[in-house]
Amino acid sequence: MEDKIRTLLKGYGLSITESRLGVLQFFYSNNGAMTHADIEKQAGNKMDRVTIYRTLQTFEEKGIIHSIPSADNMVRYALCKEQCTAGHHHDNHVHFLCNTCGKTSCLDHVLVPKVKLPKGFLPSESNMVVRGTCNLCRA
Amino acid sequence: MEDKIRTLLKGYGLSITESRLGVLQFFYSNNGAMTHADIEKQAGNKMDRVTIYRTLQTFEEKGIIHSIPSADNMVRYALCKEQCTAGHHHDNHVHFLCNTCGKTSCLDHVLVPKVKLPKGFLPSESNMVVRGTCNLCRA
DNA sequence: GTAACTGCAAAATATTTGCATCCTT
DNA sequence: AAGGATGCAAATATTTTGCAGTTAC
Repeated sequence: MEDKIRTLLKGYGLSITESRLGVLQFFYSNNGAMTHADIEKQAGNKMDRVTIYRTLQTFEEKGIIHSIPSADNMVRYALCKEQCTAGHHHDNHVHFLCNTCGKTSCLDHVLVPKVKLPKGFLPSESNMVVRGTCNLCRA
Repeated sequence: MEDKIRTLLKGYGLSITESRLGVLQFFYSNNGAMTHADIEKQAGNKMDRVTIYRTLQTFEEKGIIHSIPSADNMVRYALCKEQCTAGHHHDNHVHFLCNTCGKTSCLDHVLVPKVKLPKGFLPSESNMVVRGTCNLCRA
């Protein structure tokens, strides 16, 4: 696992550091979206708040993670699954935000549908967030 | 115009105050989505920052405005066009965020399409934001 | 007159920046 | 060794809360 992460970082031209390994670990083991606060909590006092900000920013710029729009004011991040390159994200999947457990999941296999826009509007990318009850909370 | 707004407020059981009239004026004349900062700027120093927070919160609770999730993580608000009631929003339309002018528009006639979710996921509401270039900026 | 709304002050949170130090390559 | 990354301190920015004074009805 750690090897996989190291390779990933190298592939993006980033140096391998404690913090970056740590944050990526969280993303891989959590398998969902996380806020800055989630990461901070999970890191305990091992990681400086500022470092987390900078790490997330770097990861997003490089295309390792993407931010998920939400109506509740909290920025969430999740791993990019497809070929995201610096500055160009292709996370063309739907996100699901559970009203019960609060977790956000990437529905990797549900693509954001194209919509017909009014005359004159030129789309470049779309985002879709569905709220409701997730598979685990319905059980 | 002001009469229309007064009637609206009354209809929602809210008392008619300077601030509320003002904020609604902005929404009606702007015909787009606005952030808290937009409103504050537009109000100059006429309106207290805190009052704006509370006004927006009240309006959202009552179903007069709805918040729009966005990928750049700034909460935007726009008028509800359909029959939104307290706690129950039905702004089932797509939002368009222009990368050039930064304005967010409600595409009232473009409905958010239904998507087929994985087994176990129960949707309650959906949001969709398309980014790109708006009709005005393409001219 | 009463309940609701506002403004001010201040607390609580969240985010950004500068810089000296440490780590990766 | 050199450039990049981190940690700390502090500057900014954002949001929330309490309360006294004011306003709408």
